[in-house]
Amino acid sequence: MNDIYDEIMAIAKRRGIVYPSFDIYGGLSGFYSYGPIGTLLKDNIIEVWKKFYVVREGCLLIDTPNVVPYRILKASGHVDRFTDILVECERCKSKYRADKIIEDELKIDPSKISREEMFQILKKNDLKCPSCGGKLVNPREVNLMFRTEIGFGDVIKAFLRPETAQGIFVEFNILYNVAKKKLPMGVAQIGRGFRNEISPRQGVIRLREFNMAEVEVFFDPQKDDHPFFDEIKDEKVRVLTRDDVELEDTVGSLYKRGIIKGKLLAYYIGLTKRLLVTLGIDERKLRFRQHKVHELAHYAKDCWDAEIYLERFGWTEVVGIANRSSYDLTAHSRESGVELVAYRNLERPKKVIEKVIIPKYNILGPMLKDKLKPVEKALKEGNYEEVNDKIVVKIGENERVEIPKSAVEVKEEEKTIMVEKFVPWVVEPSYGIDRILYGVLEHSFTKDDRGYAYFRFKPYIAPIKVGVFPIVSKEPFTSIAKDIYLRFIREGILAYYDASDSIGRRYARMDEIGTPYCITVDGQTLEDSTVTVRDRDTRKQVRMKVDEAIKYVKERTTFRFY
RNA sequence: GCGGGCGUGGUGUAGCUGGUAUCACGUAGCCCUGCCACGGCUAAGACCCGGGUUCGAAUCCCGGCGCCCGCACCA
Repeated sequence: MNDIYDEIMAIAKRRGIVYPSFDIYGGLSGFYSYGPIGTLLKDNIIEVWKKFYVVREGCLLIDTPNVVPYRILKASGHVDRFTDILVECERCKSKYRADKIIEDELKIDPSKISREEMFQILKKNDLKCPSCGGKLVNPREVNLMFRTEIGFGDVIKAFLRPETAQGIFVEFNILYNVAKKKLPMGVAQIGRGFRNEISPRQGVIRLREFNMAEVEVFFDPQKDDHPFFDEIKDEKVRVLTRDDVELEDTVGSLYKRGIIKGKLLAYYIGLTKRLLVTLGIDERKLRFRQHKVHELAHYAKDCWDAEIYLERFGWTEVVGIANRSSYDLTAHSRESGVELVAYRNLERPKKVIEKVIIPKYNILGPMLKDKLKPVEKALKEGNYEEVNDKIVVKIGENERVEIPKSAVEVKEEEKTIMVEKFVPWVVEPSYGIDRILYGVLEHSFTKDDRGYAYFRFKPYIAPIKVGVFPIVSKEPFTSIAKDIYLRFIREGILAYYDASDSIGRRYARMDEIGTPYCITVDGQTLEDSTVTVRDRDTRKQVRMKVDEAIKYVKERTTFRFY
């Protein structure tokens, strides 16, 4: 196959953008490295992402471990969700997912049975291969997470994280506190995720180790809103609904029409569109696809993928924006025994009369001895009955203890309740950085009228901001050019000094890696200290003073909103 | 993981009816060059890995790895 992907990857390797890892050992599919230019590009993409989510949205940016103990991923459902049982046909060697076979052949809902039961079912029922009718044998687990272990001897089972999100959920209480207990609260994390894909064959699109940028927006499901909603609501997007209807509308209108099921969801779809376009994704090759009902994870209310069109891979998911409801917090709360909740103010404060029974310890202590503790607890929890002048306290299953009323102080307090607890819901925009980076490469890949290829990166994304050349490699041009180069460095702008080959070749080399500007020192520089500033896309030059040229480049290569 | 095809400098290729490798672009150095991959000279750089057959393997055979297509898997 010879397409734009090959062409881009050839340049990517030659110029140090991205290429297969472990090359001298023959390579290993699913692993790619970023070279010096690609790493700069990736960092610049992440910088813009941070401008959107950390600076603009005010998300709390955190960084949690890649290695995650078993319990956490068990609680989150990943241990089960990422473990498939495969069965194999004895005759034709086809592989099937056991749960799919059980569902199709026996009409049993596989989500309702355990793994052991599934093995039992496979043993008992003489299931046949759907394609050739052969016997299905050798059921075994396929786990898509990378296993590892922590420590020596009594090791703790662990995995490399399949997503960064779980690191956020388990720290909810700390973060909620840091955020002064205010919702909505966005928490962002940028990092690597790992998936032991069976056979990744889509180059840089399906990686076993990949970069992601995720946000978990915790919110009160009764207040599904965003303070900047009005600013985003007119963002127009192309969508493909779960009923396969293609249409174009603003996110505000899609929300009103009930197509996007949630205001926050609509907001982040709009924001994602703006971000992807800002990064250099072609708006005409971008759409948002709603997950079909059967495609939704059982905890998700609604889920939309941002998909970009790529020549080789077709419509490709680059961002997933899901409403995960309260699933994860509830799961981690159950497993850890730690309450993960937020508080909301009641609209009308409730007045309640609360009866509190305070034990008189000087009487109850000697009377109950070691039973004081359980009695105290039961009184607090209301597990008692008042019978005449006695209190019957229920401790444990059947055990009851009678104590005289005189041994306690009964207080009736009127309380005004202002807040109530709830488990926050989560909207999760999750970005695949590597896929976005490739999308930026492909969508900014351009051939000029002479057939020369280059990347039309947005100036703030470009790895190198400016090339600085002497018109010929001779004094005093070289010294002046080197001086200008150093002035850029001092400004913190990545510049590239080049005096080799012809001036045309140098422009071409800079074009190829998407450098937006080139400054050339020529004969006229000696007379009036002006230089030419060349624009990559138009190849037009403007002449200006050196000071202005530096300012000109700096202004245009620094990211700014709007 | 199964079936089919493929694997030659950084890239694209020729050679593949056994005798250490063609060409172009690119890269490095020098000369030339006062604005868009100019030209000249020079240099470096490859047979995916392992085993077998053979006096001799890029070439033939086997295995591995990788890539591509289909199935499966994944989202």
